[in-house]
Amino acid sequence: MEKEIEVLKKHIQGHQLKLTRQRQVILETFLSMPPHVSAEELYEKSVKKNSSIGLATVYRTLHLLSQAGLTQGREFGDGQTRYELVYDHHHHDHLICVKCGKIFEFENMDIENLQEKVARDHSFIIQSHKLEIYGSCKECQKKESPQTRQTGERGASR
Amino acid sequence: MEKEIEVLKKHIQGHQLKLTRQRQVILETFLSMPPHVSAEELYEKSVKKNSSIGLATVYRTLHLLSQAGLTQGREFGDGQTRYELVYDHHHHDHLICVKCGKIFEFENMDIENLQEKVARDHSFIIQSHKLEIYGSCKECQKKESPQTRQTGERGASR
DNA sequence: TGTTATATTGAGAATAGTTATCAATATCAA
DNA sequence: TTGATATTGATAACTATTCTCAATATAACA
Repeated sequence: MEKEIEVLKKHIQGHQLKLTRQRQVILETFLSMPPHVSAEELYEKSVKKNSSIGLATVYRTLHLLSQAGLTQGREFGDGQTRYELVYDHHHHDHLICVKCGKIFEFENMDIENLQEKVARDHSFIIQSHKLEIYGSCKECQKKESPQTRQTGERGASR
Repeated sequence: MEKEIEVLKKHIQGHQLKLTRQRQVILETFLSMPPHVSAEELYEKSVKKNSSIGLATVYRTLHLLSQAGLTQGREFGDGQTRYELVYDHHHHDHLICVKCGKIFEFENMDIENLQEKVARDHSFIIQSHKLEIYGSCKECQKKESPQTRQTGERGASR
């Protein structure tokens, strides 16, 4: 996974920025972690590799990575922003388990196309979108109530 | 729009709560405002009707109204929660203009059905969902750049 | 109608996640 | 090596929201 570091270097060169030890450690750490980490989680793991890393720098670096087109922040209902790698990744949406917090990704072009149609019908030009489905995942269904039956959609979120 | 007040009264009766002047004023004010108001906006307008209303009470009342099934809070990227009436309303999703902040509602059963399918494919039981499309509305397109051409989807949000 | 238990209130303190401030320091081009 | 300046860590500040708590309003009951 050297590509991402190259992308960062290129961005830094083009914007009179500097490649610091902290930025390298934070990006490296980010790439070694599961997707959808919070700034706090990334900070804790980064500090272990290099004790002189501050939380503020983690936030600053995450912004930098976003500007470089490497990452993207998203908020899933729990109040904190989670970051994911977007460089070289397809666009996708998320299924979020409200019991265990696990996040599953999915891609569905039919839904994307219908969104385009909705936008067209409203003369709206899409810049981005966000689709999140909240519910319980397979494991949590088994765990919490073995007799639960499939119930389906029950209205909007929150 | 007396129905909503009846719903609130019924909820209050069933939960050993009390119908206070503040709760009535806040609900009444809420119903008189456009959809998707923030707690702050509702507070400012409510204070004008009855100067002895605190911000905390507005938040508390909004929670109460949610529990009574009247309202629902949603977060659209700008950091603050906005509340909308859900009683007697169909489920709908939102188009949000990133230029002027206006929010448009839409309903699309085809998208809902595809979401069900995605969930089934992941053995996931849906509890709720949230679909938001960010972009620029018709008016802002005209206003900001008369020559802009329709460009379509450009990846995920934030 | 007066009494009383208790749900509710307003004001402000507290909280959580994130951003801003600022003097000290690291980076990198010359 | 030097020097201009981008970056840093620590922490204060900020924002939206929730909590705390003594004072007060409500509503059941006498």
